[in-house]
Amino acid sequence: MNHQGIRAEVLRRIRARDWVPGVTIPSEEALAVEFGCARATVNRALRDLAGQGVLERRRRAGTRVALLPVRKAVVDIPVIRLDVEGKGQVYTHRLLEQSMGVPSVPVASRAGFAGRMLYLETLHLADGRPYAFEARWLNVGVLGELPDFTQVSANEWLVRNVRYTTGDIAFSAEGASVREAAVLGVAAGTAVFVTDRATWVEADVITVVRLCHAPGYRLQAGVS
Amino acid sequence: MNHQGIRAEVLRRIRARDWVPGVTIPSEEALAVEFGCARATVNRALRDLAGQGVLERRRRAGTRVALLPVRKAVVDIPVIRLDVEGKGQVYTHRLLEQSMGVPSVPVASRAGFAGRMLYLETLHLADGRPYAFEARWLNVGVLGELPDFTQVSANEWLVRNVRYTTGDIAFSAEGASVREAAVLGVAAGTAVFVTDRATWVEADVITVVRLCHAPGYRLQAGVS
DNA sequence: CATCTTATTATGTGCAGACATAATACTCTG
DNA sequence: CAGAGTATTATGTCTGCACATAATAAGATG
Repeated sequence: MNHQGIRAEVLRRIRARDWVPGVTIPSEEALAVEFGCARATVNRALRDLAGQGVLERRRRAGTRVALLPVRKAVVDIPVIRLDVEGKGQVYTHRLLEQSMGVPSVPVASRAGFAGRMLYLETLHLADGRPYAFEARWLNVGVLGELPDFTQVSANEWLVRNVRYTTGDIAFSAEGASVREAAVLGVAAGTAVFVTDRATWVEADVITVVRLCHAPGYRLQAGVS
Repeated sequence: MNHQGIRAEVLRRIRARDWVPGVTIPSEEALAVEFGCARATVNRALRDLAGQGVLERRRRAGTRVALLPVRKAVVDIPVIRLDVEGKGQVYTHRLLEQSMGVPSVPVASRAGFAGRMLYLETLHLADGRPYAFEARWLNVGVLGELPDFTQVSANEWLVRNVRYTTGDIAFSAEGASVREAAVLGVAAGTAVFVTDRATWVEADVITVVRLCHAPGYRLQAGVS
């Protein structure tokens, strides 16, 4: 049996409740004998399953079926243009504001950077109707030459031109501010889905974005 | 060099733009020579990175740095009790309603099931204050003996007692309905973060849940 | 020149064996 | 009996080798 087969068989036994959550399953060596393969092959299968959160492994203690299987959802971070075009709508965007300034305290603390940054406000439209309102702070110090953001979406330019980044992202529900409501064409206080995102290269903040989606937006994800 | 070291070094070179997106990196064999280790070790490191979406590998064609790094965020699906306890607060819950009935059309269509189901309404509390309001439909036909849900949280009972499941999940922002607002102790129409979740075993729906979080809730995720 | 066939090559996967490491179980000692 | 030290054990990882497989390149043929 190969490692995929072993993975499938182990999963089957867990699903069939031959092995219930919490119990220790046989050692790699025992399974290798049972499946007629090398321990390395069993190891790979079990390691994969542990990576998925289905098993928990500890040296000497053995391998157990996870008690609370860590259920993770993987969400593709939306690239708005692809999002819109994926629904068969026409994507456009309008740059509403572009200026230099010092971000507010909450933004600066999130960025870990208190200097002057480039501020952009962009409205993303689907078939001409407001789709999302983007407020973005850019750390021009580390970005060098910038393009004309009336032509190019900041997000896509960054994805294509900035080296690999780390970041974090948070989702929340908020009542639309007066400005956001006006731009999106809804009443102030309407529930809007907000994506807050910060991006770094090494220790330097690149950009802090607040994306305010028009009502009706849903973030879909698959559960492993 | 071990596989973690190799992974780190490859990542470093990508970040340092020694290897830019799109280019083919040296073969496993060449890297094994360079790093003074076995090909299997390089293989594992590169396979891991490919799994993360940093590299793209094809037989014979070689290994390339991913052109548009698939940016995915992984969110751990919240288990409310752990969520609350993780913040150092005391978790409790109250069962508000338990009845049999036929779900509404949208719920039934999402479930792909139109028969009678068990309906539960639960309020989750953190330090005695409303934390989230849960409305859940359960397919009793496939679940067999059920516990006393005044004692046990439905979610945790399911996690522990139902075999492994597949499902999907969606997040949105909505204005609180009158009922939701009353239960959560906020004004109707207040923006609330809503998690919609459906779970199946094989082809049978197990449960459909709508979780309505009190204002201020944030869903955090890390970006790979 | 187009097309079919045949190498070539990089990755995918497997095996047996070895040693490292962490966690537990056991034993000795005061 | 408590605490320190030691043995055991299951997983973690690496090596060197082998063969499988997919994709491409090169060559043969009409």
